[in-house]
Amino acid sequence: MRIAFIATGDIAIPTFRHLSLTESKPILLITQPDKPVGRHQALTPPEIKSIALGFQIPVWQPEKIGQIAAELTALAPDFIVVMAYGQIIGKSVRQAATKAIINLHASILPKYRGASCIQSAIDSGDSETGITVMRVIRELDAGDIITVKKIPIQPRETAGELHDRLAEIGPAALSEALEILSRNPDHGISQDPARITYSPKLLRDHGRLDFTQAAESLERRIRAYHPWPESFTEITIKGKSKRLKIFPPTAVVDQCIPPGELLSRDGQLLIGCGEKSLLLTQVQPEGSRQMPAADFINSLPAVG
RNA sequence: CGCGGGAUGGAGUAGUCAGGUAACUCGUCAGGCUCAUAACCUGAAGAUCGUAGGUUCAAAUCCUGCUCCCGCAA
Repeated sequence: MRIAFIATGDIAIPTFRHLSLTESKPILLITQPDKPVGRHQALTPPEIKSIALGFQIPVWQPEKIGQIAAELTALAPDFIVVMAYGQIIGKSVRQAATKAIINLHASILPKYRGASCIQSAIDSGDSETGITVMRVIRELDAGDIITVKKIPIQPRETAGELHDRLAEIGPAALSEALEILSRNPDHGISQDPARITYSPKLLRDHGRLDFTQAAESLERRIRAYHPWPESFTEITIKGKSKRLKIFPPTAVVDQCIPPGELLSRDGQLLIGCGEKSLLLTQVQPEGSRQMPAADFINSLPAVG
């Protein structure tokens, strides 16, 4: 089976690696170009690229996926597998697969189409999520469903932890989908239009917490936005407004504090919410490194 | 050279602008109090103030180079 793999995000790594160890080892990886990243804008390749090179798999990094449509078509892959690539797949590429082009998406479609599907599942308080394998069509994440693999969401799980667990079930989801398609090439279940929801790409500023919300919601939000984009609030130190990042875990406590107001009591750091309060365990003032809440409290009298 | 914050006993910070005795909260250790304690009281140890150089009678503090950490932006 000739498979071309199109992926950028780390969530695709276990699936790609697994496939590379089978007789269906991908004939090609298409991934995003190396991009400047971090404070010093160092040009960084996607990690999946180095894995491909380790398996002696050719890597293409077009600026726009459409640029390599002709070359890809010439390779005549049976299947094209897309996972966390980061670009819309145009028609010319979709038609390059002789059998099917499929996408692994980290939600139970049609819930959470879009980029921040893992965050949305935690933020919404869902009890389960999964990997959906569906056909790639013009509309994003909208194709017919081949198969779904579900896993429960743990009560205190962060998006980072859930991301890694979802990545681990990718290989099984893909194997199952490929098996189904080999038996029945036309298999596919259309998505229920009534249950479609979207989870748009997150920006860093989305991490600003709204403390008029209930503590339960904020606790989920903080887990959902870790490790990216992280949650924060504004505090005033020496007359200057600074960000205070808030990291999981946090805990809901039954205490009434004005929304957004910090309170230290018995060495514990609490912040008021619209309903109940949150106990913070890890914070990071702007300019400092991440620290236990107790350390932050220790600096407060001096900051006063 | 994208913008900005930072480096001070084991931790987090104040002190830097107006150079002159090392401060605060916590931790550690010892003793005390207590039926008891993570509580309270008393005491102690622990810092050549990131690094290299410069100015000065005198530098955590002023000047210059360097290293490292972090927030924003991308």
